[in-house]
Order: sequence, then structure tokens, then C-alpha cells
Amino acid sequence: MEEKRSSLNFIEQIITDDLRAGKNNGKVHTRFPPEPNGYLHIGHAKSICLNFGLARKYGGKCNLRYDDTNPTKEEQEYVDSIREDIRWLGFDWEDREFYASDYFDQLYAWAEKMIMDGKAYVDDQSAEQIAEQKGTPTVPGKESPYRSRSPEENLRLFREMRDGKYGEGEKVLRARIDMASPNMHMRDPIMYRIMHRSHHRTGDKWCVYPMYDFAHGQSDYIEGVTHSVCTLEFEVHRPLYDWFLDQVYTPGTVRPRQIEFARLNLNYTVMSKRRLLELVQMGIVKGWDDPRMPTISGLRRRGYTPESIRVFAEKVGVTKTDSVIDVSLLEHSVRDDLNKKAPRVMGVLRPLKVVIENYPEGKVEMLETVNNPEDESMGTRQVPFSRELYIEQDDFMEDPPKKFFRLRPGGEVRLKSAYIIRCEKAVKNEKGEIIELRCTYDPDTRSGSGAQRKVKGTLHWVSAAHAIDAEVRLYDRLFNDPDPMGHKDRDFKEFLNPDSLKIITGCKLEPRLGNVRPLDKFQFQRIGYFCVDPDSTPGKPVFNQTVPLKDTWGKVVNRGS
RNA sequence: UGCCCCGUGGUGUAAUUGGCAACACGUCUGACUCUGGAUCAGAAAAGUUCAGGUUCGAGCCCUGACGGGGCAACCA
Repeated sequence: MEEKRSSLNFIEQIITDDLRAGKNNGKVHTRFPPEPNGYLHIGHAKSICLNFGLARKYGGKCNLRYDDTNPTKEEQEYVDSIREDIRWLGFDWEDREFYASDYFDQLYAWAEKMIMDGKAYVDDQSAEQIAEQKGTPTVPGKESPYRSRSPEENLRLFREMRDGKYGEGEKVLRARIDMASPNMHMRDPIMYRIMHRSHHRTGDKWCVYPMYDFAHGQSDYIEGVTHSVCTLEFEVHRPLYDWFLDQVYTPGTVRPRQIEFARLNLNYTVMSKRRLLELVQMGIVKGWDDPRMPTISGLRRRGYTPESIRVFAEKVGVTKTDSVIDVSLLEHSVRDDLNKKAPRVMGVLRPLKVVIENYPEGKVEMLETVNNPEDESMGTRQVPFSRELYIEQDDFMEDPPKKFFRLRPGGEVRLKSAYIIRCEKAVKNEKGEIIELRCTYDPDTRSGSGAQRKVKGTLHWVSAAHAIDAEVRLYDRLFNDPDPMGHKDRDFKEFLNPDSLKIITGCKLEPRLGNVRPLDKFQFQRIGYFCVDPDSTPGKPVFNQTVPLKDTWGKVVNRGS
């Protein structure tokens, strides 16, 4: 094992201790166990990176295992999306794609064994009665009147349950543990319930399905998982996890160990599949992959890279402390990655026409410009320059405040990779709106010509005759409140940000962007990072803003107002 | 009122396992810049929830408070 300079997180600490103690024959085996009842989100990404990362770091393996024990909630669509998202993130489970449902036969056999060992019994009571007898955290539960049936009777009944003799809810199989346990999960938890439902994998083979607690640890055991990493809310389940394992464990085999860590929380969003599903079903967002969603598919469509998400997952750390990560860390992770990778282009979101009065009509110059100042190897390209251009409306002010070093009447700016121009006059319409700028250029200042003149501001621009039209979608956080779920008596949807999506049409982009494919990523200089949306059609590209560039001027302006 | 877990700058994570608290994000200066981006330099910001105790010495160990979270689905 190579010496690691950075410190180990507490799970790595446990693993290295286990390894040192010679446990599990020196093997490390993890698993990522999603329930296929929704799309994966950034919180799952943390878990994926953790589990697959642990396996990679310690030379072990990580399985993908669908936790599909509840046929009423699980669907093939989700299975497929999960597979795609994990692959996209850059992880490989090779041939180890498993399902809890693969183990239904084994689980059933174990249940019968537990019945014969007097560790499980069939209860005829209703869900309400069972809940009532369960007690409360401070009051011990009462034992079921069916608790002392003979193993033979239990076995007969359980087999009848399996054979479909009973309706849903008529009977359940319970573990016989301790109705007075201070841990609610140990009060004779339900192992099997009857569901006359067909399952997305096993079809109609079964009408009894195991509960999570009975299925999860046993599945880990079957797969030879050494370290079963889950989130904090399962902490109180651990004694039960261990108890079930005790019932079937064979000495000398690998015994899985459950370790809990704090799930990822991000501010200004919600992170539960249930809430996300609600947003989808109510049409508040356009789907699971809406770029405003914290889902992996949403982030992908928004323009996030797998690398940026992996780096983010690394940076948030692994602890048992409940925490809320600031979205700015996520945004920083993409900016940092895209800064190195994204080709620079010029695009004008809200065009303002500029006419260079002293530039010959009909003349077109091809000017060379660098594709990425951060990476020489990305080369250069040519952009057309002509008498009529577009610049950003925001880049001109008739009566600007101090420190505004963009264009103003009588002022000068450099057009990126082109010339220095001076604004001679702003043309207005009847309503007093500025509709066009009349400018002049200094022919001696062409970029790359060795011209020495300096001006304070540099603007992006695009040649009017050569520009292509595009739609650009700007996104902001989905919620205005840092913790939409944190308000008692108020629905999280009350905190939706009405401006989370702004669609801008009529944007003017340099010709280079006429030929792009979905998910291509660019930096629109001085604006932000953008990604081609699958809604694009030939000749009509649609771009999603992944994240804006840091805007120190915008900050100054906001401070003033 | 039971059980379990957690408590370090605004946020998140560290601290060679007891040696006078570091890194990142964010914030704020300034330099540089043909992206007000990037980069570079610097600053503010915690004395580690509190109170005792052990120790030459405690963020790390012990005790007790306080604060936060989780647990009573035939969900996972």
C-alpha cells in the first residue's frame, strides 16, 4: 500500500484498520445500492464516488446492486437511467450488476430456516394493530398474540402466504426479537409482506416480498461485500443488520460491516427523490433532466462534466456530521474544470447594433483568435469582421457610473481580437431607446499587428452578416430560500424562484457555433460556460448556461444599488 | 420521558493520534490582463458549544450540561 500524504477519512481509517487486522482476507468489496424508484441526484453521486472510489483505492471491487424489493415503486425506466448516470460519471461495475431480486430464492430459504429456528413467526394482525403494539420510543411494545405459534404452524402459514392463499395485508412474517427493545427496529420487525404485484424482474413468481432490513444485509453477505456504506438514517438499523446476519452467518466467510456517513445536502435546492418527483409530476420543471434539477441527468444537460462532479464529491469530504454544502462549491468545481477545457467563443446574448462608419462597406476581414488561452494546444480560429457588428447591450451606457470601462459616447474600447473603436453617437428610436451605435475604428490597432495603444475595456462582438441566431437558456437556482424544506407549516414549493429560467431568443453567435452537437461545451467570453441542449435543431442551436463567469463588475453594480 | 449519532472561521473539511488550529469555497484589498475570466500577492474571519476534571501540556482523553439530527412505513 502506497503512503498517502493526505489524511484518511473515517471510513478509509476503518478499512485500513480492518486490513491491518487481516480481516476479509485483505479484500475490500463495496456496493452502490440504489432503489430504482427515481433518478439519481448529486447526493447519490457522492455515494457513487465514495463506494467506487474506495474499491479503486484499496484494489477491490464495487458492485451495482438495485435494491428492488418493493414492486409497487420500482420501474425499468429508473433502472436504465441509473445505469447511464453511473457510467457517465465514469465508474464501471463490470459484470457485477445485481438485484436484490436475484436473491429472492435464497432469502426465502433463509426465512424458512429462521422459522424453524424459532426466530420468525407469522402474524395475522393488521398493519394498524401491529403499529399499535409497537409502542413508542419511550414506551415498550407488546407482544403479538401470534408470537408463540409453533415452527411447524409458522412454516405452513408462510408457505401458504408464498402460495398466494392470502390477500395483501392479511399476514406478515416477523422476526422474533424483543418487543421491549429501546431500539424500535428491534421490536419484531416485519421480514415479509404479501403483495400481489408483478415485479419488474421476477414477474409474477412471487407474492411475498422481503423488506429492506431483511434483504439488504443478506444481499451484502451473498455478494461478499466487506464494507456496506450507507447514510446516517440507517444507523439505528445496524443492530438489526447484524442480528439478521447472525441468523445465517457461516464462520470463516466474509462478514459485511455497515458503516454510515452523512448524506450530501446542498443549499437552495431539495434533495429527496420524493420532492424531485413532485416537481416533475407537477410540471414545475420539464423532467428529471431539467437543467435546474440537482439530478445527475439534469447536471449533465446543464453542462456539468463528470470530472467536475467527481472533484466536488472529493472536496465535500466524508464524515458523520450533518452538513449543508454551499452551491458555490459545486459551481466552482465546474468553472475550474471548464476553464481548462472549454473552447472560447464570442456570442452576444442581447444584441446592440454597431456600425463602423469608417470601415469599408462590403469588406470582410478574417481575424485570428485563440481558442483557449489556458491551453495552447487548442489552437486558433478565424472570425469574420465587417462594418456592421453586434455587441452586448450591457456593454454600452450613455451615462455610465465611475469605473465603467466599457463603451460610452466618445469613449473607446477594444473589440476582442479586432480593433479599437470609438463611439461617435448613439442612435435612438422614438421611445428614446438606443437602437444603434455609430462608431469609428482605428485601423492601426488590429490585434496581432503589434499596435501599442491600450484601452481599458475589451468587448466581445460578432459580425452581423455572419452571425447565427440562437436561443439561450439562462438558469438560476430553483429556490430562493437556502433551505426550502426547513420551514414548518410551509410547503417547499412556496420558495420556488420564479426566475430560475430565462429564455433569450435572437442571440447572435459567431459562425463557429453553427455546427455543434448536443452536450458540446463552450465559454462565451465574458459571459459564462454554455452547453448545447438536445432541443437544438439544425440551424437553430439552443444553449444552456452551465454557470456564469465570475462577475466582479456585476458585484460592484449590485453593491451600489 | 427512551435509544442512537453529531458539535472546529460564514460554509465544508484537516490537525503527524495529547504539543499553543491548517486547507478549500465564499468575502474583501491590490497587481496583472486584448475575457472586469484565468493567474498572482495579501487581508479579515474560529481559540475548537459550555463547565469541570486528568496532564507539564487537551480540539483530541474523562464527567456533566447545552445545542442539533435521527428512530414509532406491510418504504428504502
